[in-house]
This record gives sequence, C-alpha cells and structure tokens, in this order.
Amino acid sequence: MKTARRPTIDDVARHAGVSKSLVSLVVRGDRHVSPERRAAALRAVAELGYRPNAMAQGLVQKRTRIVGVLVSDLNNPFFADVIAGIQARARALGYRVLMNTGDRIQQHEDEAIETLLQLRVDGLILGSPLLESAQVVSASKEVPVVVVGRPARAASVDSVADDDGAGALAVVRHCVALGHRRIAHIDGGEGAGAVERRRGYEEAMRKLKLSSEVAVGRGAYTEAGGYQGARELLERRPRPTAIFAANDLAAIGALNAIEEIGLRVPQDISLVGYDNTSLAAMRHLSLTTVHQPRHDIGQMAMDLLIERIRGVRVKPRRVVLAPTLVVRSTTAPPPRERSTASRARARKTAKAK
Amino acid sequence: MKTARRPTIDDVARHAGVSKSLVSLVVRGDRHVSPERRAAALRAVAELGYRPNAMAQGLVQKRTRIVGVLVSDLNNPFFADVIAGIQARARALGYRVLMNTGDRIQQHEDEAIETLLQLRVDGLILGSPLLESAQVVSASKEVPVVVVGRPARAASVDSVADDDGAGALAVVRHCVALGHRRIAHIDGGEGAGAVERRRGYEEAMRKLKLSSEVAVGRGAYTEAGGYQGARELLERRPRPTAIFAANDLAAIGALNAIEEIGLRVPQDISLVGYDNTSLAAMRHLSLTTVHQPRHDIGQMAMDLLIERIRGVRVKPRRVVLAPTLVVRSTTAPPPRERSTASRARARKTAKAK
DNA sequence: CCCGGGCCTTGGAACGTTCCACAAATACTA
DNA sequence: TAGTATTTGTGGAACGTTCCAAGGCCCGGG
Repeated sequence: MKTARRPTIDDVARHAGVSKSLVSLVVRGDRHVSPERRAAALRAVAELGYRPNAMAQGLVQKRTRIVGVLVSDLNNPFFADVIAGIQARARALGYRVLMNTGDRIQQHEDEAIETLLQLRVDGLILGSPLLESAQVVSASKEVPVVVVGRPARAASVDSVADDDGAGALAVVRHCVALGHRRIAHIDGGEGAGAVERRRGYEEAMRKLKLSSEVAVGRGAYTEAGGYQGARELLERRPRPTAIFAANDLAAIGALNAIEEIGLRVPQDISLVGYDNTSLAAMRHLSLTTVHQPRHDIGQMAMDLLIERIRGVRVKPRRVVLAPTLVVRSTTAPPPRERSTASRARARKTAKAK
Repeated sequence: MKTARRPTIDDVARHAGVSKSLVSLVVRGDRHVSPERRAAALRAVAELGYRPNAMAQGLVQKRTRIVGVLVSDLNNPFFADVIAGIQARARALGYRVLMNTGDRIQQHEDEAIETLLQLRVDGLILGSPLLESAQVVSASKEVPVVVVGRPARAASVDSVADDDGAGALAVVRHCVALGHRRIAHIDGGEGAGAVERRRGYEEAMRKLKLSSEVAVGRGAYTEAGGYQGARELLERRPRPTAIFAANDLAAIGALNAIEEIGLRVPQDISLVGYDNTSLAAMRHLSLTTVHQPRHDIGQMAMDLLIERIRGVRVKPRRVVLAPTLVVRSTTAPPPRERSTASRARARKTAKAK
C-alpha cells in the first residue's frame, strides 16, 4: 500500500465528475454555481478530505490573506492582549495571523521577519521590535508594516503607540503630589518606546522643577533588567524615594531588588510600572502603573495595516493613544526626611508618646 | 512609473546572464558551481534584492521546513520557555517556527490548526490544546503531531509532558509533612493535563489516608479560574488549610480570593501552584510550586517531531519528564486547630504570658 | 585520436491553485 | 422567431520555484 497522496483539486473534480474550475468556485463560495453541482463538489470534498493548498493559492493569487506578527518577547504579557486585538480584527476582515518571536535578540528578529517575508505575508505587525529602524524600513519596501509600541520613524511605516511622554508626566506628577522629589527612572534599554519614556520622564522632571533630581538606572523591559536598574539606583545617596520603571516586568524586578535590601514598598520607597499588565493587577502586587488600551492598540494596528494593504491610504499614520494612570498600592508619601534636624525632631516626637 | 514587481529568480538569472537553474543552485548553496558564476549570481541577487518565494519552493519541494506551533494561551508564561526550547532546536535543525493561538477557544484553535495545515507545515506542536482528541487525531493524519502538556491519547500522536501524578503527590506529601490534612485542589477545568493533576491529587490523598478530606474546586488554568475555584473552596466549613492550584496562574487567582476575605498566606492558609513560571519565582510572591523543565520540554517536542518528519520512527512516544517540588514561602504549618478544646487551651496560654 | 567520465550548466516539466476567455445553455425582448 | 443578455461551466495559461535528464566541456588513458 503506497501512502495516500494528499488529494488535490483535480482529484476532487474527477471524483465529483466536474471540472477543477468548478470545484475551485465551490470551495471559495462563489454563488454562480448550480445547486446540484455544488452539492456534488462538496460531497467529493468531504469524502476525500480535501484541504486547499494555501501555497498554490498564494502563488497564483499573489496574496495570502495572512498577516505576520513579530513579538519581541513572549514573556511579556503586554503582547497577549495586543495580539488578541489583532486577531479579533483580522478574523472580522478575513485574514489569518501567524506569529513569530525574536526572543529579544536582534538577529533572531531579523530572521523571523525574513521567514514571514519569504512566505509573502500580506502585511507585517512588529510588536515592540528591538530591530534597527533601517531593517524595519527595508521590510516595509516589500509589504505594509505597522510598528506597535513605539512611534515609527520612517515615512513608509505606520505605528500605534501610547503617548509615553504623557504617561511619564502623569507618573511624575502623581509622585510629586505624594510629596516625592527624588524620583528615579529605570529605563527600557534598547526596548521599543524606551527612549520616549525616558525622555518623557526627564521632561516631566524639568517641568516640575526637579531637574537636579533626575536619576536614571540602566535597565531593560525584563525582570532582570529592572532588577539591575534598581540595584544601580538603590546605591545612590541620598536614595531615591520613588522609582518609575519602564514597564511592569522591570518594576517587578525592581521590587525584588528593593525587598532584597530590606526596604518596604510603599512605606520606604514607592514603585510605579508601565503597561498595566495582568501582573500589575494582581491583588497581591497591586502595582501602580500606566494603563495602555492594549486590545485597542492591536485592533488599530490591524486597521492601519488593512488600509495599506487595500491601498486606500499611502500617507503614513502615527496613532497615539492616551495612557491613563492606575493608582494602586505601591505608591505612598515618602518616609519623613532624614536630615539631622528632622531626625532629631523624630526622636523627640517618639519620646513624647 | 509602474510599481516594481518583486524580482523573481528569472529576473536574477537574466540580470546575471545565467540560467535560473544556476541561480537556484547558488541560492541554495550547492557547491557544484564555478566561482565566477556563483559570484555573478550572488551579485545579481543583492542588486535586485531578490528574496525566494517560499510558497513556490514549498509547492515544488512538497515540504516547507516550517513547523507550526499552537499555543492555547499567550497569557500563560509557561509557554514562553517551551517555545524558546522549540525554537532553539528548530534553528539547529534548519526549521522555521510559526505560531498561532486559539485564545482558549476551541473553535479558534481549530481554525488555527486549519490555517497551519493549509500552509502545509511539515509538523505541528500543540501546546496544551483544549481541543478534543478527535480533532488532534484528524490533524495527525495530515502531518506529524506532538502534543505538549498532556499525554496524547492516540497512537498517531506523540506527547511530552511532566508526570502530573508525581507532581501532585509531591505537593500533597509536602503539605502533609507540614501538618496539613484539609488539603484542597483547584482543578484546571478543560485544560491540558488538568484531569491528570486532579487524579494525581486524589490518588495522593488516598495514599496518605486522607480520602475523606478530598475537596476539589472547579477552576481553570487562568487567574479568573483560580479565583473562582478558591471562592468555592473557602466557603467550605471546616475550611481547607492548604490549597493546591492546578497551575501558577490559578494560584495567583486563588491568592486574590484568599486575601480578599482577610486571610494571610501562609499563616492562615498554605498555597501551592504548578509550573514554576516566572510569576512564581517573583520574590514578592515566592510561590511554592512544581517545576517543569520547560525548555527541555520544548526541545524534546521538536526532537520527537523531527523523528516523525524524517520517518525514522513510526511508533508513538509518550515522553514523561520528572517534575520537582520548589518550596518557597507560601507553604507553612497550618494554624492551630480551632476546636473548642484547643481554643480554651489557647486562651489559657495567652493569659499565662 | 577517440572514448569515458567528471564537472558545470541548462531547458523544460512538474507542483496545485486561480484567472481568463470563451462556450454552452437558458431566459428575456422585440 | 430570431437575436441578445445572462447565467453556468470549462480548458488552459499563468504563478515562481525545484527537479530531472541531458548536453557541453575538459581531462586523462588507451
């Protein structure tokens, strides 16, 4: 017994006693087909277990109805919702989604994109790519590209991101309102949108007359990155009383570093994240953070992509969504200042009790 | 100016002044090509920005060197490492990985698999699918399939999973050693491996002579599921003193429910998860859990798949990896028993101080 | 000088679809 | 009734590759 070859449209046609063109029409749901032949074709399809070959279709149609999605880091729950948004919209529009990840390694991201391009996907959505702008532009020569998570720099690329400057400003304002002055930042390193968040932080500090207090620890959009950045900041004297991490993952890493040296959040030090991922919402953590409308971001990205694919728009669009501060339990007024004077005062009041 | 058509191998051949067959050989790295022609071909490739069309290749070669990976839930960090393992192995073997998610919806999983099959991937890895076994089997008629996260039931399907029975037993043993008797379980609902973990729990309880204390709350492999299951269990009187959740995500949900009613972990109630995800390791949470060698699981899945793809094996294999208990800070001895007698005793000792 | 056998190189036949132009059949109009 | 739309159905040419068989060339041996 020779292994049964996969049935082709020709097999179906022969089995149903019609032409392959007719089968093709039926399979694609064309309505100009008589009921009898349609039924015959469908029966043959079912009996043989026919499954159209997407490669052959794509080859002749010169499009695949597939959009490729690159995710920089699967560990970051931020993307789960963005992808859900993409999928929802894609489904409604009759597109399929195929994903890929670069594992936070530039070369891998590059290869991932190459794979997608060789497959001739109709469009590409890049989720917070670490990739150089040049590579993104080169991909956009082949196919429409939308970047998520940071503003695109090139004219051929659209982007959807939140307003990192506004988000950072809201964070700093919140800390200042609580009485903080030494508000430090752990940046996102090479990560998408990291420079925007960092600049937003610096500008906010300047705007609030705290330029002299600016302190940035080098980090990354990961737990390990946040831990590193926090270690760096916690060594400073005087120590910052509030830390604003570039994303939730980094905030968790920072929390580890803070607890490690025996400080408490928020009594000793306040902590703020960014993204409002499911992690931040955990009651046990209850992290003050900045919310991004992740699902909407995904939908919007897909919408922009479709506009480009359909060719109804050629001008670049940078969609910027408004972030909102979500105050939870990791921010509080700073501990009382430990100047010699205040320390003396503190001792006095303690005795008075 | 008409939009430049993507260059094909014919364009390259013409530009380089050689045959398309020659270009094909060069691009694929065949060594029986003279240096001059190779150089000419490569230069033409670079100058035109030629990128082979994977669909055309796949069509004629009858294979794609792509493996499809279905992930049941992108929110679960468990998969990130498994996928990293798959990718690492795939890269070494010259395969590409394309992913898809079903968002924990059976129909979507089905469609995701269909997409992959129509693309004619060379193999399929299903990460904890919610799908019926029948659907999995039907996919395995087309292409080699490896299931990750639960033992496969069909002979045509391989699987890689940890020994859920052993994991559950370790958890129950640990709790009993701490002095617990009322050890409850939040199950994983329809999730992959959920029945195994539940059965493992029940058997362990029986083995340790605690059959009468068996209590199972209905949950799911999600935070929400864990929350629900915990609510159900916490209403019982007497209340369980330890809760074993089907995975870390569910444990976090359970933690929310526990804290909500003002109980402390581990003083009032012990909590154990499963999977040892990055969440569990967070210093702030420090969840006692069961570790699975996720990266190895991914690698092994890829290895099994390749064996099938290459046809060097036709017998099914169920790989079972040993899980290990990771004791952290969410488990402790149960609070002293609040029988009337003991309560009186407690009051006395308190006065004596 | 001819022959056999490596090496390179090549044209054309696949691969499994859809598209297109046209044919056939049927319905409508004058 | 003839002529004209309209609706169905069809064969064959793409699509961009790789594979295969075969051809040309050069070398060494008889």
